[in-house]
Amino acid sequence: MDMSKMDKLVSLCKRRGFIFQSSEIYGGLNGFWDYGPLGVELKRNIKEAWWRDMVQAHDDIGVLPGAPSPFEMVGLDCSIIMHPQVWKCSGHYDLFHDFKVECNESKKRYRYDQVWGRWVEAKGQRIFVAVAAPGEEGTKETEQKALKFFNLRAKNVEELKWEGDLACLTAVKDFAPVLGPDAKSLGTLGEPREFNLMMKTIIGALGGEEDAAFLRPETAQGIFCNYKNVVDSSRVKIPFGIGQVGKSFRNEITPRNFTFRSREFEQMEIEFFCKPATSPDWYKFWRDRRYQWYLNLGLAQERLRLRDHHKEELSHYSCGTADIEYAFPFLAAGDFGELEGIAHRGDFDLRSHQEGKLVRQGDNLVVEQGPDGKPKYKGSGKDLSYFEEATKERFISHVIEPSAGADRATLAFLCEAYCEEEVKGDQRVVLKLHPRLAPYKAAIFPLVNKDGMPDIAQKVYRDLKKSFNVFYDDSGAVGRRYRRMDEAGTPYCLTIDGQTLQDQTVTIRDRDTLVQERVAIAELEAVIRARVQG
RNA sequence: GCGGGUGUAGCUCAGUGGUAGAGCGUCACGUUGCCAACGUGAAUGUCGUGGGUUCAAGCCCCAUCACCCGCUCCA
Repeated sequence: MDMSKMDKLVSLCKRRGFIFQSSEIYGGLNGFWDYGPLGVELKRNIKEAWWRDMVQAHDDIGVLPGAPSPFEMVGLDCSIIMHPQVWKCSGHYDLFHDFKVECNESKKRYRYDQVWGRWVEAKGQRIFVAVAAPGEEGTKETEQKALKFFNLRAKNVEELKWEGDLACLTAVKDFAPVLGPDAKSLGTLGEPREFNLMMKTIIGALGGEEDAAFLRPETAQGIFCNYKNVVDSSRVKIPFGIGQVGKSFRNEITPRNFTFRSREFEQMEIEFFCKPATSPDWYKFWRDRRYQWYLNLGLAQERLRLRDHHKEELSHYSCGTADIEYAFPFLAAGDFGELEGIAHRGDFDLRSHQEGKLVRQGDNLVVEQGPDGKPKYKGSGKDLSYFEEATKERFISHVIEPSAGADRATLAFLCEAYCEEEVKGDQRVVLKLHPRLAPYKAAIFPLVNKDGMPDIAQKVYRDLKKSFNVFYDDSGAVGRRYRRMDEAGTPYCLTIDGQTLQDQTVTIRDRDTLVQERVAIAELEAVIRARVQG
């Protein structure tokens, strides 16, 4: 058998009920996945670990290691569909709503409004030389490309008869005389086509195109839009963070790699609000803290990477971004896939929702203007600044955004946990999930179905079920039951045997070491609790 | 989006135009004394979907969907 680790994991996910393809009985749907009985428990445990560690159990009195000061954390759960203006001010509308042209020679795809060029005539032929760069650089490029196309030497540059300055491709009606940015022949650019990276929907039973709205492509904007509500209602003081777990939707161009790039996915996002002067320190704090979170839950250091973005890679508003990346088995050796991005977003988001969509102008962010000189996308006009009593300062908070993918985390934990080993000459497949994440915390078996063992086992099962998700199994030989639980990632198996009848103890078998110990039934709950939390 | 590959039982796969198969798993009964034990029996298929060729299609042809690999894309 020559299956890759990833193929085997996908097969196990299906076989044991972790992950199924969406709408499978109808042939499946590209980019959508369902979580089965075990998968839903795993994913819930991941989301709950995040919510507990980041929000509920957060110590807002002490100073966390590496943190500049104490801070508060609260939660939020926003609607998936928001006012369309939200996405215009956030920048998603422009970025996600492109017309693109494709070149059938170079197979490259360009944004329609970001291809530039000039009309030129030489040797009796008039063509439009297109380039992907604007301004002076683009102008220079058109000259070089034109010389090459007409097979002219640099000294014959005056044979090129240019018409006007660099113009956008959107002004060209017929693409037949267009020389694509990476093409050698004319007319290779296809019709401009609309790419909707945000999912569109219609509000209202009688809604038409003017009632179009979008399914959110990220949960973050719901937090920014409720920033003032939270400040006014919850008595939080800066610095504080707002956490949210929820679904988001993007029309990924190429959904691939199992659940890694899904069109419907779940995010675990924090927007952390702080004073501008302290924001670089908070950024570092969150970066390191989030990285450590994955390590603590079992991802191996050699497969987990914290990568700072290069300056060129940064969004126009960001003063720093780092990705937490995992070496997924479906990637080439040495490649990593993003689990979470931690971005220093400055005051871009709150100011955009206050003043209108911002663009960078030199070192500053200014409101982007439309052709009429008015803001291209109007903000809410609401004052989103913060007044700090202690210092009597008024400022717009800076934002640090740790944004994690719940489905990607689930996939990473599954990949990390999948393990094939030999036990006494036999192969076994085991998911070495962290006990906190495991779907079942323990399984309860009567060693054999006689001598009253099932009765005791069932009582143990019912008692433990009040505290943990546990599983009862009395079918077949006990060895088979152990192996079944190995594949489900169950960390502990409790077996009621002959000795139990005498001294009220059971064996507890460790999934990873296979070591068995005897524990009194009365102490089981405490023992399991200690091991699951540790 | 382009090129290549794949699609048959829950899983992994065999099946080169003529009766739909195997291993594993699942279920039942019996057995059971700690790591995929054994015996007996059972269930399970629109052969991804739609169309075509043919006396006859899982197999050939066309289309389509999904998955995998490589490019491309990834705010």
